[in-house]
Amino acid sequence: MEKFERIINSVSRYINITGEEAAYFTSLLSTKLVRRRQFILQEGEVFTSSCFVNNGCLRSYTIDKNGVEHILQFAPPGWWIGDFYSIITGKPAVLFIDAIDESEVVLLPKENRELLFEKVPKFERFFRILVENSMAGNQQRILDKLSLTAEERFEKFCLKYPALVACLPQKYIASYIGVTPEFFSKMRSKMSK
Amino acid sequence: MEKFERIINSVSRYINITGEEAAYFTSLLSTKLVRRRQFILQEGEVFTSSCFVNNGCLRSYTIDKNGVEHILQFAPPGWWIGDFYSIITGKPAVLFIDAIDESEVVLLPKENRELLFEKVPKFERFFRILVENSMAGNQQRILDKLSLTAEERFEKFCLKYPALVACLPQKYIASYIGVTPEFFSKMRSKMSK
DNA sequence: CGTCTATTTGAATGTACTCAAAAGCGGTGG
DNA sequence: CCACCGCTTTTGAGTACATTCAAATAGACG
Repeated sequence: MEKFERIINSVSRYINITGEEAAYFTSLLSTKLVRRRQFILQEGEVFTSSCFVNNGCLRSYTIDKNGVEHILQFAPPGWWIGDFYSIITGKPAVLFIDAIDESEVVLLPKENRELLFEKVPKFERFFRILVENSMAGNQQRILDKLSLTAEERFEKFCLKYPALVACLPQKYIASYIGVTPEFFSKMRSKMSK
Repeated sequence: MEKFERIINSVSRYINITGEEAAYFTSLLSTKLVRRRQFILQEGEVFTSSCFVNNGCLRSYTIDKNGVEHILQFAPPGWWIGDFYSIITGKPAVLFIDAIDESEVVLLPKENRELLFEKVPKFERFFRILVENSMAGNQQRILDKLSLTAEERFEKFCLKYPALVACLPQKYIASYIGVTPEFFSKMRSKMSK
C-alpha cells in the first residue's frame, strides 16, 4: 500500500519484518486526512490510538485555566503523536491534538497495537526503542527549561528543528519554548542585533 | 536471591515470568551499595546500565554553566534511574547520579539487557511499559512547568510524592520544581498563612 | 479590498533571582 | 556535655527577566 510505505520504512529502521508481517501490520492501520486546524483529539475525549504522520504537521498542547495554549509537541512527517496518558490508562486525554497544516496521518488503535504485540512480538521492541528515544529528548527538554534562558532554548530549538523554525507561526515556537508571543518577538529583535 | 526479590516483584506486576526466566534474569544483575553523596555516574562518563533502587534514594541532575544543580529525577525504592541518552547512544552521559541516602541498587548493564531481550523477549514488553509510563509523567511535568506557577507545581509535587516531601532537603525540592532555594523558602512561608 | 489573525512596540507590573547576612540544625570532637 | 563547624534555611533589599495590557502595524486569505 502506497500510503503505508513511510510507516513501514520507519519501522524497518529498527526491526526486520517480513512481507507477511508487514501485511498484517498494515491491516491494523487506517489513514485519515486532517485539515488545517482540525482536531484529532480534544481534551476530555478518550483517545487511545497512536498516530503516525505521513505528511503535513500536527501539534499536541494543553489549554490552561487562563485560556493560554502550551505546546507539548510538534509532529512533522515521520513522527508519532498521541496522548500517552489516555493510551495507558484508557481515561480521557489531557491534551488537544490538531493539524497545523493539511495532513495525512496513520492511526493505530490501542486494541490493534495489542493484537500486533501478540502476533508479532518484535513490535514490542520497535515501540520500546521509539519511546526510549522520545524519553531521552523529553528529559533534555525538562533540563533545558530548568537551566537555560529563553534565548538559549530558542537557539537550541533552531538547531534541533531547522525545518520547523522556517514554517511555524512564531507564536507556536514561543509557546513550545515557554514564553509569551510578545516577549518572543522582543527577544528575536534583540538577538538579531 | 533475597536481594533480587523486589525487582522480580516489580517485573511480575507487568509480565508473567517462570522461575527459570527469573533465574536467568537475576544472573544478569548485580547489586551495589551506594553511600550518601556517592556518585554512581558523573557527567561525561559512559554509563549504560539501568539502575533499580532496592532501598535508599538517588537523584539524577545536571550542573549548569553557573554551577547550579538542576534535578531531573528522584529515585526512591522500586524506581529505575539511569541516563537514557548514554544508554541509547553509548556516548558520555549528560547527567550526574548520586545517592541522597545510603542506598542499595540493582544494576542491569546494557549488554545484559540486550541478552535478556534476545533470550526472554517479553522483557521488551516490560521495559516498553515501564518507559511509556515514565513518558506520560515526563510529558505532564513539561506541561506543568509551562503552565503552572511555582506554588502550583509545589502543591502537585506534595500530592504526587508525599513520602519524599517529608524526607528531602527542601533545596532539592526547589531544584526539582524549578526555583531557587531562597525563593522556595519565601514561597513556603507565604503559603502557610 | 476588507477582514482576521499574527507580529511588533511600549509602558507598567509582577514573579522570581541575586547577593548578603543572619539564624537554625546536626554531627563531631574535645 | 557542650562548643564549634559546615550546611541548610530564612530574611531582606535591590534587580532582572518575563508578563500583562493596550494599541499600532503587518501579513494572509477569501
